[in-house]
Amino acid sequence: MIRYSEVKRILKSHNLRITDGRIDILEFILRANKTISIKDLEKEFKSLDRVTLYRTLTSFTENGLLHKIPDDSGHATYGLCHNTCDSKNHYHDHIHFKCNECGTIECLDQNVPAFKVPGYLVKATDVILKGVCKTCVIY
Amino acid sequence: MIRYSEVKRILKSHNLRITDGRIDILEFILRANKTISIKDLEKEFKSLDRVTLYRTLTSFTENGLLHKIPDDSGHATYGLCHNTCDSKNHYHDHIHFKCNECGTIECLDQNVPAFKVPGYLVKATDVILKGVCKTCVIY
DNA sequence: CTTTTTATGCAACAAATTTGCAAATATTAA
DNA sequence: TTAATATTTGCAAATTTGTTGCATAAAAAG
Repeated sequence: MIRYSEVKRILKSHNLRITDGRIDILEFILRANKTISIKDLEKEFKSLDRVTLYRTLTSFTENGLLHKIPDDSGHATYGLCHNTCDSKNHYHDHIHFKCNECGTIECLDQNVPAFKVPGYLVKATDVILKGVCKTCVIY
Repeated sequence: MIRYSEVKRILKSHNLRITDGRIDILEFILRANKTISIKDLEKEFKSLDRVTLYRTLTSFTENGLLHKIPDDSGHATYGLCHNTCDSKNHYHDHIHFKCNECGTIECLDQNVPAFKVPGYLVKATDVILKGVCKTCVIY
């Protein structure tokens, strides 16, 4: 169970102003336990303006609460950062899985390996696996 | 130097009809030697309709000439496939690098490693490194 | 060179995202 | 606790991105 005080604490610790909308949105994200898109939020929060949802995702991302997951579908998807992120340091060191069947994008526990490219400065790594997820796979 | 006959041969070998537009576009992509976006094409080919550019990217991708690279910017980016791709078999087994300075996305020679996730069926893997590219990096 | 197939341009549409601005709300400082 | 300041929200409107239908033009096949 996620408590109101905990949600507030998380917002505060990321230097985000505490508003009713943000509390509800963050609680929803925490509870969802999967990556979310603007569509998910629009479906869930009919009372909040679309623009506000976009801006919330942006500020959450800027302040290290969420990370944007690259996708070739043209729909931005966001996942929760691990506790270590803030506006200065943005690690999202886990890999992602996109299911071709249900479309869900999950954050997996597996960490990304280190890549070294001579002459390049690597600051972040995104790994997106595609295929059939645990829920959709048929043996 | 890329010759007209070579460009035609490549189109033909991917079962793509040869048109003036496609020759110009493919030549541009081959010459660019980096990944391209619809924006790049719009800038370069003012005489071609936007819809045609979209459709060209789609058919090039469907026929294994290009691959779509996931990106979190909301702008689809495409890279040349290695010679081995066709409409049936689509391998793009190399990793990508996106430069935070110049925005360019490059295909690197390095191959993606194999990821195994218990319970999941992995069919494709995308790796996008982010940082500062060879051209922009300052020592 | 005629037929068949496919690509192109145009107009219109649809979806996704951004911007400016005034009003409302949250935080800070007194 | 209140007044001043800073930020967020909602609304309307614009922009950007991508798609669809259809007539015409062009390419490939016979």
